[in-house]
Amino acid sequence: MALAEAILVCLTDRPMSGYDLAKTFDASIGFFWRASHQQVYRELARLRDRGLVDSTEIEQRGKPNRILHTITKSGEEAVYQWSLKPCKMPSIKDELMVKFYALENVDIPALREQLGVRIDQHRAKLSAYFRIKERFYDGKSLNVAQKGKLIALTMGISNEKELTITLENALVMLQDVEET
Amino acid sequence: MALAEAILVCLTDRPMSGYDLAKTFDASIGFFWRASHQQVYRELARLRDRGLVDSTEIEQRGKPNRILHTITKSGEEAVYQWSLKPCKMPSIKDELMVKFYALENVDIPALREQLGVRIDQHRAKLSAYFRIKERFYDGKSLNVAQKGKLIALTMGISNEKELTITLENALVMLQDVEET
DNA sequence: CTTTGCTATGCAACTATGTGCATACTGTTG
DNA sequence: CAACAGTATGCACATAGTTGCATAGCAAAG
Repeated sequence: MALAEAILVCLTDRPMSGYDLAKTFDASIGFFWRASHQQVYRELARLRDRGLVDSTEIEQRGKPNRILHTITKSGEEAVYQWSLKPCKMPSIKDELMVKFYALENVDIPALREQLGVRIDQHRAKLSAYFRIKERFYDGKSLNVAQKGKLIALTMGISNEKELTITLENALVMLQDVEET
Repeated sequence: MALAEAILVCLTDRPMSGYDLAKTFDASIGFFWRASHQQVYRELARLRDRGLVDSTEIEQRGKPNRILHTITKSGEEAVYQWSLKPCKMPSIKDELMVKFYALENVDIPALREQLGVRIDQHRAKLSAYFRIKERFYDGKSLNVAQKGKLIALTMGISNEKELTITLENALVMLQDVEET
């Protein structure tokens, strides 16, 4: 399970609470690995049991207390060991594509609508990527950690760009089908 | 759960056994929705319970008997109703990207190796798509069902092409990091 | 002064997916 | 003739992920 490793990776940057991590999985690392807050809290408990993170409660006034999680030496070792193992192909599960595959049994105006929504989602993601790139990486001298994040970001950008174009083309192809 | 719908979609084409379906989920529709044979058999049992497929055992000599599944009227209706509902964004879970994100804590030669493997996988998929396109779709007059499959295939092709290029660029960017 | 939203953590139940195994017969290859 | 690959179905267990809920206090907006 790579959720454990994704959490550990986030904690190499700085100690975080479950809440911080959940937000991180909704943005930055969440671009490559999505997880809900429930998943994060559950996995943190396991990591604590396995001794890969240290958890300390921090008193706060006016807000609920936070539990700050710090990666341990064995946590860092676990990340390194994981990095040596081959990685799985991301599993493909795309309803939109299945609907195209089933075009004859599908409501085409509804599909057109859903395709439009999907295009907007990719465009939104693309502009989010750009904002991050401009803000944190453009015209700055970078260390290895930052260079890695920039490579991931760059891959994300070109992927989203291409997906947008591909889906726009599909919209045109769909129009051809409707005209017959 | 869209596995049910993906199976029903396959059965709109022709009645199939679980074994046939499992193979289909390893190729054609499997390009957009992966499922193992166990998942397929389990889901078929549920579809049978819900009256969305009819299952009949066929006697065979020299081979185990097959159970042939045929989509029912309510099965077809279920596909149509599903087509009206908005579809989820495919969930993103890509270990390779997480490893780039964690570049400082990762073994870079191992990552380079894994990146090479991934590039080969995309190239293999691309040529599989091309073979199918040439064999079944090029220079033929197509009905709506076939046009839909061709659109899906065309999207698959441009996506795999772009992914290959993106990952090759990442290989170059990784080299830059290693040289410093 | 009530509603909404943010910070902060987590349980319980459910659905989905993956891994390993079991069975059983046939045809082909070495 | 033994070993392996292919056809065909399926159970049991384990891991992963989703949905809904519960708590609880503060700040800001209407």
